Amino acid sequence: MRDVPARATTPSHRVLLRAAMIHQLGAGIYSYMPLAWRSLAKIEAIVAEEMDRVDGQRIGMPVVHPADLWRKSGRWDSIGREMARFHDRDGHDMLLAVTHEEVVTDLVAYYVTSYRDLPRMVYQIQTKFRDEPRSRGGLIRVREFVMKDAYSFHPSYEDLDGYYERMVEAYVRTFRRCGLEPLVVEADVGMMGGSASHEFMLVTDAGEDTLLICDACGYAANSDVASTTVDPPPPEEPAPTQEVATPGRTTIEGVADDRGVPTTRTLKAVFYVAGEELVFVVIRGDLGVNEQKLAIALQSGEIRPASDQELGEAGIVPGYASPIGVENAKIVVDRSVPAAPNLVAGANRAGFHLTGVNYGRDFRADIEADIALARGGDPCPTCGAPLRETRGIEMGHTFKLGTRYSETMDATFLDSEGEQQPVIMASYGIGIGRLLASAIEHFHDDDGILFPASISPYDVHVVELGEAEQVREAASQLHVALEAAGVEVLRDDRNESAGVKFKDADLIGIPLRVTVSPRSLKNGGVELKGRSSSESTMLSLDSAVGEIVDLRRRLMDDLDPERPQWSHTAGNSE
RNA sequence: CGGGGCGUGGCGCAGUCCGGAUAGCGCGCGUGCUUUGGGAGCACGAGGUCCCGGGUUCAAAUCCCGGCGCCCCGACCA
Repeated sequence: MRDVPARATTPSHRVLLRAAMIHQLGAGIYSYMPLAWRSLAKIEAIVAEEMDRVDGQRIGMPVVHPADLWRKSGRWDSIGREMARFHDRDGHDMLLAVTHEEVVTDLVAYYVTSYRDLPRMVYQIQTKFRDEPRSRGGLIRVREFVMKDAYSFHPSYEDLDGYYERMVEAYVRTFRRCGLEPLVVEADVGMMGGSASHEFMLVTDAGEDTLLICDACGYAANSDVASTTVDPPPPEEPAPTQEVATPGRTTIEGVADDRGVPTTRTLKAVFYVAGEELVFVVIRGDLGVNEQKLAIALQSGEIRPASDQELGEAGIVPGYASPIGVENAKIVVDRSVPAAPNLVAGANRAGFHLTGVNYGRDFRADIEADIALARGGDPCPTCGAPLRETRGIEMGHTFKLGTRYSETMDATFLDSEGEQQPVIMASYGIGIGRLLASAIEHFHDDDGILFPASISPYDVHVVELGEAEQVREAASQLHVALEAAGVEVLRDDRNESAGVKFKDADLIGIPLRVTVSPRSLKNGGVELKGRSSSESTMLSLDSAVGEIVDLRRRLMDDLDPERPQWSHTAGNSE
């Protein structure tokens, strides 16, 4: 395909369309065409091997679930409209699986009764449907997708922690075998719940997540949850609170300017609604609110900015809001505030502010938490060096779930003391199609894909030029011999010009290309060229199979996850 | 969910503002001939509910109303 829709904006999307690897059926819904299907199958095989290496057992779970199961865990209500719901013929509530914690916990509740049954890990590679508000970027973000999801079950937190480390290693190996070096970052637990979570990111500008990385100490986090060190201002004796006129000064900069203090000595008030409740967020004036962290602090799935009308009804004066004497709202205070003395805050009276406001003496928080937004350049929370901001695609995500599901769904076992305990859980996901898109995002040039050998749809692309009988015969013999040697061959015997065939070969991006033509035969055999090199070498017909088998093995060896090439860096961006 | 845009042979687009003639261009497709090492040439040809429904009008791809679909930015999210 030469013309590609202008709407395809990311490189992987464009090339997937041009090479006819995917075909869109609807928003975020794609068919996988033969080349993509073969590549996906190789990715799945790698993933499955790595899961088996960490003692996983492959299973298959349903895509359609009864709602009752999800009512037990509470997620029938807590998950929003990204979960597709419908009724079966008898009117029962049903859903399309967005993930499988409920189903797998139900299995464990049935089969696991003793500590002797633990630990255990099961996984599947299977379709999920998440009705995203917006799909984008071809296979990078879709609504229907194939995911490898794994679930582990443990008798203790120590056991969970040890296994989780093994799984993180297995994930790193998996991505390396696909040619990609993942950056492991701290992440939001999101709708899964649980205590800890890591994302495996491909660092690329095409990514839709923002990451903050410390090059000095290796701290790395999704901006959703990233922390930053907030230096407290020098201590001062608390001064008495005083009301001052500040007409027209409704912004932090305006107030700081008016009072002649830095913005670090002001209080910023921001308002949200969580559920039905008004939330009064108090943070130092120079900092921004991370809504993700705020939602986590509030343990609320849905928060939104409050409207002026809602503020008015609560007796709050926008621009001059004060945390002092607030009664109709939950007060959330960022941890930057208690350390800062004698701040300038609103007086809750239009045109007036208060000076000498001190946390603890003048007002108190209902919740105190880290809710500050970390940005590029902010100091690293562990070592203080400036954080670097970059973008990434989330290829995988792991969660320490703890007992969030086993307790709600009654998955218990008897420990060695005969005591009944909830099973301790973790879950681990890899988006198969997204991994393919990530690989293409990383391995492409202007002409097309440069597939890593491990996930290429075929090993060798045999291009025959012209209609000559000797050419056809030589290509045919080579094809048969290669397949007999275990090499997967894509053979181009179309009646197209050489230019078309070469361009298509570059587009598809199989790592090795063999040209059979009258010219090559006259020169003694066939021509071998790597997709990523500009030179070709002549091979005699007799030696071709052996050479190709060797070369392919070397390409595969380059993708060995134990190779030292990987050790030097996290996040090799383009 | 807020903002913006698009919907015309298989694909990519023009035409729409300002209603009117046979709806046009490139690619692709078919046939024939010539070509054959980096997206070939000539000739002939096939292929259209102009997204759907309603309205205005002598007349609608074009104007109006409603709907559907898709894309982009943001919000959100693995």
